[in-house]
Amino acid sequence: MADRDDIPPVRLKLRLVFGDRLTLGPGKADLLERIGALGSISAAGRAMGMSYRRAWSLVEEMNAAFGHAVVQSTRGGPQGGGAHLTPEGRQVLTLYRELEDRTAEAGADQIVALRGMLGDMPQGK
Amino acid sequence: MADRDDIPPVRLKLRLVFGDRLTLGPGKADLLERIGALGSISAAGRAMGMSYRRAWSLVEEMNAAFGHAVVQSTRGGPQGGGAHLTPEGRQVLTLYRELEDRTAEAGADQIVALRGMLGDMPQGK
DNA sequence: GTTCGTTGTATCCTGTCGGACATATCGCCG
DNA sequence: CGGCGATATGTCCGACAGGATACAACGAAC
Repeated sequence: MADRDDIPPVRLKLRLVFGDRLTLGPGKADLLERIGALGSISAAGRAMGMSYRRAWSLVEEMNAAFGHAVVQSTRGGPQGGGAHLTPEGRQVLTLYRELEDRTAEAGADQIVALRGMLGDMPQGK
Repeated sequence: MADRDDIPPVRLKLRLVFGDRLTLGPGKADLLERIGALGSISAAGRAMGMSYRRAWSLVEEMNAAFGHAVVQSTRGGPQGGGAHLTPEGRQVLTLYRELEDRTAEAGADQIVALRGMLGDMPQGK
């Protein structure tokens, strides 16, 4: 009674494309979230199995695109430095999560319908 | 009153991930639409600037994932062959478009808010 | 049975993304 | 003042998705 279709393997991923300025998807959102929680770009990257190089470049991209930086970082200091979300950064993350929630809800019917059209596999996994 | 922010360069792309069975995003949806309109995989691919190889592989992927084929193709014949959407294919396309419409509507507030947070560029492009 | 345009499939090639690695810099703290 | 840990940034390289190309099979029309 554990693994029925309680958790159908369906996920809706969103990707906002702001012209050629920026693309914002699950990757950057998760990164923001982890930076906020861990206080460090490198720690956030490690937690996501992502190289620091890449994590930093994503942050750079976002900071460049938004009016104000979403992540503020400091070098040196007690733990060698760190990074934290600015109010704008928290706002971006909040809006993205809200967007995920609302779209998932609004499209639930279609998602279920599409899922139902998938072929029945003996071992669906 | 023509080009204000009437058409802000913001687009919400959706990507449905059905576990490891299939991922369905704008590419496959557009491809389905063009196959339905043009009656040919190669013509649809050309219209999208996509190689036949790729177009065909996407169709193959979808046909394998759904219970019934979404695209049915024939070789030889009057025009050498062709392809058309099955009822299932039309249904998949319809559901995906509905999903796009509903999510865009449901997330309009967040999208506008995020767009408003972008930096003001002299040439926003 | 020749022609024709498409499907179906293999083989090769290349552009690109991101990881790995190498440094430099910074600023507390012992 | 030297070490530490994190940011900041450049260079090199391998993996791989997808384009280019080539070719066989097909089936109706003529």
